[in-house]
Amino acid sequence: MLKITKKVEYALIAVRHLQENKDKLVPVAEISSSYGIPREVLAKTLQKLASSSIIESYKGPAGGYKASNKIEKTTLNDFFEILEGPTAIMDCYFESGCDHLSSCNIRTPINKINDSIRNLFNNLTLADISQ
Amino acid sequence: MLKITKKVEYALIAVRHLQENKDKLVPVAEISSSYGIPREVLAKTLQKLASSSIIESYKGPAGGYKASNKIEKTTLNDFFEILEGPTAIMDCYFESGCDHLSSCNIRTPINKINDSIRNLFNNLTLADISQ
DNA sequence: ATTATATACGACAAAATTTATCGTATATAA
DNA sequence: TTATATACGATAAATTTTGTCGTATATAAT
Repeated sequence: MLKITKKVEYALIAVRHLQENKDKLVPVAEISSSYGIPREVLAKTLQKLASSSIIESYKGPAGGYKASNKIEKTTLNDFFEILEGPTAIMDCYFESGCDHLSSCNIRTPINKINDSIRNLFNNLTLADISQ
Repeated sequence: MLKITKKVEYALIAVRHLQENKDKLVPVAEISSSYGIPREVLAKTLQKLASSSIIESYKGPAGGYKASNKIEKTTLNDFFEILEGPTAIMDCYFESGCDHLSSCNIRTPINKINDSIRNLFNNLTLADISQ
């Protein structure tokens, strides 16, 4: 439990790679083969980052991705939410109501834990964790 | 991602129920039926908590579980680790080495995130999140 | 214009993990 | 001796994650 997904892992690897190669456009294939990541999975992941302008995409031959200048200031919470949706340790935190449990006696604890985690991730940027 | 499991959810519910019923021994069936939790799943979860003396178990008729006095001071990290093993957002944090990725450029970020989360959970007790 | 290379994106399949069930053993109060 | 409760391993079902496939679109180079 509380594991990050491969999507996030791949995104972190890609972002770091882009930051280390700011001088050029990096195609998906380069990252994919360098780190042994399935190409299509990585491609879709980068598309999400691109549509949130964390990175920039360029089509065509000699195209690829490059880090945007927004990237350093992006919080972990934003980064995770771009890739995975709302940060919540339980689905009921964002969805309608309790699934099937007839009475819920853990609303307060769940909210406290969730708020703590969101607060943590909102105060850590990609730059913070890179050093 | 970063979801808690049903096991942890059920354990939290059970712990709160035990704390609200400190005057008696509570059998699994009572908690199971009160909150619509599958009996066997809950039973195993409580067995784990009992073997770590977070709660106490009594066999036989009129037996059941009760909260121990350790419970208030138990940190979230201990609680989660009793149920799910080491707190780690990626398996490689505790296991041997990187699975299959030929070169790893995210060791620092992963460690920073992990340490932050462990630190958070080590500084929050079950009592803290109940209020 | 044509071709080769790259991103964009939806549908689906495979794999892994989580969740639930089943069967049996053990302890103990009545 | 019986009924009730915890203990625990094996296995099945369900869900989620991960990976694959096919097709469309943009664009630089020839």
